[in-house]
Amino acid sequence: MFRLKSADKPRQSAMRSQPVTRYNAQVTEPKWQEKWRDAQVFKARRDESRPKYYVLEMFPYPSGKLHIGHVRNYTMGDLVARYKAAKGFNVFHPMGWDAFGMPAENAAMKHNTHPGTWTYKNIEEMKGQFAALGLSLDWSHEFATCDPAYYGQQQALFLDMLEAGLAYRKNASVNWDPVDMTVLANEQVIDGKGWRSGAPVERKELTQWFFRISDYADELLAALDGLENWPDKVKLMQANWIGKSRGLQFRFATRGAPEGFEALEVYTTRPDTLFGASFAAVSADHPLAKALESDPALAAFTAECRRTGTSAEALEKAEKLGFDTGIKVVHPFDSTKELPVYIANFILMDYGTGAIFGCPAHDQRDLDFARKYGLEVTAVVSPDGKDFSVENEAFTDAGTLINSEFLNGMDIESAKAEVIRRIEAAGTGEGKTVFRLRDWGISRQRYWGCPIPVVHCEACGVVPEKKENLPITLPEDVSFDSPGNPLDRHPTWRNCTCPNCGAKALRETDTMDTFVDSSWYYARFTAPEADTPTHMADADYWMNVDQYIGGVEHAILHLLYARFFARAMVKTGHLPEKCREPFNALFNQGMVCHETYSTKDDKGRDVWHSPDEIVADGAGYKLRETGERVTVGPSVKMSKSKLNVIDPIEQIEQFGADTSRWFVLSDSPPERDVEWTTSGAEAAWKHLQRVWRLAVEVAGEERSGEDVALTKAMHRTIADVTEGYEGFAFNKSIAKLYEFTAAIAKSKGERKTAMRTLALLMQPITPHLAEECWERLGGAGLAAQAPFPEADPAMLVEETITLPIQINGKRRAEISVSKDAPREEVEKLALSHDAVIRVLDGRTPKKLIVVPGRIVNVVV
RNA sequence: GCGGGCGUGGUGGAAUGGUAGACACGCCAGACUUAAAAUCUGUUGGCCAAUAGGCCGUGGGGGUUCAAGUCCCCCCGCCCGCACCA
Repeated sequence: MFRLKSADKPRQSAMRSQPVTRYNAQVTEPKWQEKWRDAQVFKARRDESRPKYYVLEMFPYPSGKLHIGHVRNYTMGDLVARYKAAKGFNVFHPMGWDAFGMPAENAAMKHNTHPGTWTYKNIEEMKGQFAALGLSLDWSHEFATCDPAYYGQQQALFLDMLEAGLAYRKNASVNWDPVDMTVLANEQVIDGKGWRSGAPVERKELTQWFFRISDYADELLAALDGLENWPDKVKLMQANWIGKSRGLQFRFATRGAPEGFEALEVYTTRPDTLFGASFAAVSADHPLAKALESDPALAAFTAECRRTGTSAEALEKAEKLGFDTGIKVVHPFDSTKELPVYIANFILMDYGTGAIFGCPAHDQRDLDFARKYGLEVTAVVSPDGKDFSVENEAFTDAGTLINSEFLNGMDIESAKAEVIRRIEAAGTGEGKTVFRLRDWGISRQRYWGCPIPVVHCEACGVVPEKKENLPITLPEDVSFDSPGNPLDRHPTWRNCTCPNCGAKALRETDTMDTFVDSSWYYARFTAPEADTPTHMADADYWMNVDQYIGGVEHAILHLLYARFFARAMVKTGHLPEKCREPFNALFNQGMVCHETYSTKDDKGRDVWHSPDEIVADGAGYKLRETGERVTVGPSVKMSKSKLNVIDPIEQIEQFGADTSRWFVLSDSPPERDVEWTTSGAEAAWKHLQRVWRLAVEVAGEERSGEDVALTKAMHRTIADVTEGYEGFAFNKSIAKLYEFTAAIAKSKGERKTAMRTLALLMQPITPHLAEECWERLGGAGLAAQAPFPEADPAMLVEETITLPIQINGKRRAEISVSKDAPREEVEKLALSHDAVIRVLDGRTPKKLIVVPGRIVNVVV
């Protein structure tokens, strides 16, 4: 699920050699990692005496290389985990691998290896890279989704869902490469052509497995309201995706249609515009379109439509095309009015009935279509109720019905209700709630996925495999030398006996969508060894996930599927009822970006260069090898194609993990994209060095006498840093830590308390440095196990505050007042200020606004 | 195309509708040094001005408000998702 592109080498840096007197991360970091490991500091144990806290970052796809985006994601999760542990929670912070998927098959084809070999090798490499980051992970719950122990339980879940009526088979379209004779993922369709063969892609119908997520459409929508700690934008996107709409489904009587098509059933969300209808249209996949394919021109048109890929984006971006079938439908309220029926390439067979009526005046897509084919455009909703017409822009706002007989003068909602009432009375249709959300197709015609545990028997049909035969494991001896599903062409794997009648039968060769794997891993983490999908007592103790962290690119699909799966697991008895919504809080972090470097080749095309090919000179950047000038492009998401990637492992080897951790959290707010700059990383390194020098200095000094200002600053810092940690404003916490470091450096008083506090405040971000400072300052035990500092509220109160004075909304002066000065005193002080007197010039202010503790505004 | 988001100095960014630019990078100046690096100190949105101070300024245009980066409308640009990439 969570694949990030692999990274490349960084620019070289002046920071490379470090004198021995400096903080040496290369020695220190492994030392503390070993101590944490030996003391099993991060091992989660059920403990009823403390509140539990389950922190989860979206688990990675094992591409083989840690990406800087991973560093950001997992550092944020680690901060939360360490902070909550310091606050006294029993923290659970597991990690695993989203290990099925296409990249492993592609690697298998390219390097002639087995996908499993490639995947497990990558996992080993990435685990080492994770270790270098010093994350507070409990590896004792680790699994990969390609482990038979995991996917076998997934098969058990599938069987339970099948029994519960949540899984079924139906026909659906796939992208078909007619040259390679294989199914293509949308990603493998480039400009309508297969990525390897280059052949124009066709749509092909296959019988496939589906999960009935649509059964839960209403509930998944309604329950969004209860997700208080989810970002609003994610909830909004999910709500729009589910797309509940109230509309009218009704039957047009047809003229000239083939037998069996005496009526054409359409769905509309705008029944009020029925009198503005000027055509009807059906999808190229609609049964009517198929029934008419004896007409060669029509067949050519539908074939052309099917050459568009299956993605909604491809369909909707394609030029709107229609084919007049010659068939007419009769207007339900005016039998003298007949509308032409088109086949159109922008109608989705999956939404509504796959057929619509077009009202061009009030739908932009219909209008474009009508203008193209010279169809009538009659406005039936007018902004002011007066006569109205549209040119090239459809009118979609509220208004009053016109040109609509018995609807004239009504508003849109009344008109909708009236049309539905009359159609229902006539018995030709009914009001209907429709969801945009479709059932979840999980069949994949691929090898590297979880086999769907069913058997095809000639006598018994589709038969579920027996649970005692699980896991149905993937065969090892497979070849990837030709396209298509290796399970299909395996000589023996398909052969089995029917669980029902015992006759010879064939296994299903489809595997499951990898989104299935990632829809319940969070529940499996609570008991990865269980011989059922979950262990109820463990799930009951650890669930729900208290804080889930991952990229916003998963805002819809993964999170919606996981919400559905949790419900399915409750229904099938694998999770307690409280887990219907499995993620109590969600945070989406931004991407890591880098500026891009390009030159032009002899044909004028862009050639991209990685940061380590580039050197700076006075005039800008040039290529290290040739000295050719490079064009510096904007900072965009790091990607292989633009080569603007930084290898976090080289960064860690050079500066240490703490520096990378500090840097990815500083500067940018976590939800926003961050730009990786070498200078920024060096600045982080310099600051950590400064903290270390200060710690050494403070540890060695014998001072007495409290510095009250420093004590106050310490409590202020504790409060501010805590607020930042709690509210995912880590960049602000870091700004406060910078300030506090400077305050300690300047203080002439006793500084050990402040310095120890600084170490503990930094521990969630820079755990290794914190341990080293903590130890040197005489802290007891491990910093990772020390309680988080608490601010004394009494120390946070400021006696006097500075109030800005605005004149007509512009700041002109400021006054100092005691924190609870009465309004009258503030007004008097403000009006007696020189700047105010000067501007007033003897006049009385029109208005005087005092916002206590914030501002004074004098309106002249 | 549809859905969602973002846009603030040279740069990353800060700012419950209430002092725009916290903190950091960079630049400049100074200290230390034979010198450099490192370190420390200071300045740093633009324009005018000796100073005081003034004017302008949060992608563009309009609006609401005593007060708008923040709320509303229109436009521009960029990013994410669109159901078989993970």
